[in-house]
Amino acid sequence: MRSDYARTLGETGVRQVLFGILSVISVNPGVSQGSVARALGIQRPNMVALVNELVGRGLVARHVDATDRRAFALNLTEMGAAAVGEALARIRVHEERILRDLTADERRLLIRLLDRIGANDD
Amino acid sequence: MRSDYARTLGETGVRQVLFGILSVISVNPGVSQGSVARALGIQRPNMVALVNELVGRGLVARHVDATDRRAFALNLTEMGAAAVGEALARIRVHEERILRDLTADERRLLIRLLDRIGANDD
DNA sequence: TATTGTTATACTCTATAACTATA
DNA sequence: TATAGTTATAGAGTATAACAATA
Repeated sequence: MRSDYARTLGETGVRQVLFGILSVISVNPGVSQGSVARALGIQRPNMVALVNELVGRGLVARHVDATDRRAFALNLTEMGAAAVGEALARIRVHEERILRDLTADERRLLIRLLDRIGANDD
Repeated sequence: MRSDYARTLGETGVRQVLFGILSVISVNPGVSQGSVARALGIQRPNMVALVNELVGRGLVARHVDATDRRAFALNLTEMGAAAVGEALARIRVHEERILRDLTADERRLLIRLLDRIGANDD
């Protein structure tokens, strides 16, 4: 399932890590690089190249934070927002393909059962 | 869930890959290195170090195959069989912990729903 | 003194090409 | 000629230590 997910995004050139970063920025505009790293469990040293890649591809804008001149505030560019939109659309297609044999009720039931497992994943 | 699984096995020193290899050998005694690699999606060059590690730790015995002198026939040693047994016991504990809130009926239902997804993971 | 981003670095995992010995 | 195991190697992904600038 994860490899299908990766293939789904792979065609866009936006890998899973990059999509994760874009998503966090999308929901938290102006978030700092370190906060994104913490949110996703990425080591800060490894964030540098990832953010560089996103900036280099014109998907993310990086500005010195006004209130803390050590930090970079990250925002999506127009292209970045469009990339997130396309990735989400592809993910929806992927999910629909994966779940095509389940009724709406069965999908809800499956999610409820998985939630009750997740609560014990400690 | 996968990280919990890895932690469960991690304490034994038998990583997930190694457990996979031991399992295949356990069910197919005398199987060749290449067959195990194909079964698990491991590149044959990468199998070499893995099998070396298992042989070095006394878990696997490697003999030239009688009918094809190019191939190695792999078998579990007594220690290897014991390691598989302990790993399986730990996996059962892990699964019981993960599934502790589900009744037997709910577990069967969950597995049936997941099976119907797996059929579409193409 | 602590934190942000960074560099340098190392270790694991994985992937490919090319060799050898057998078939 | 094809296949089994091997070597060398390269590329991701991920981890830690140490530094400069700022808090």
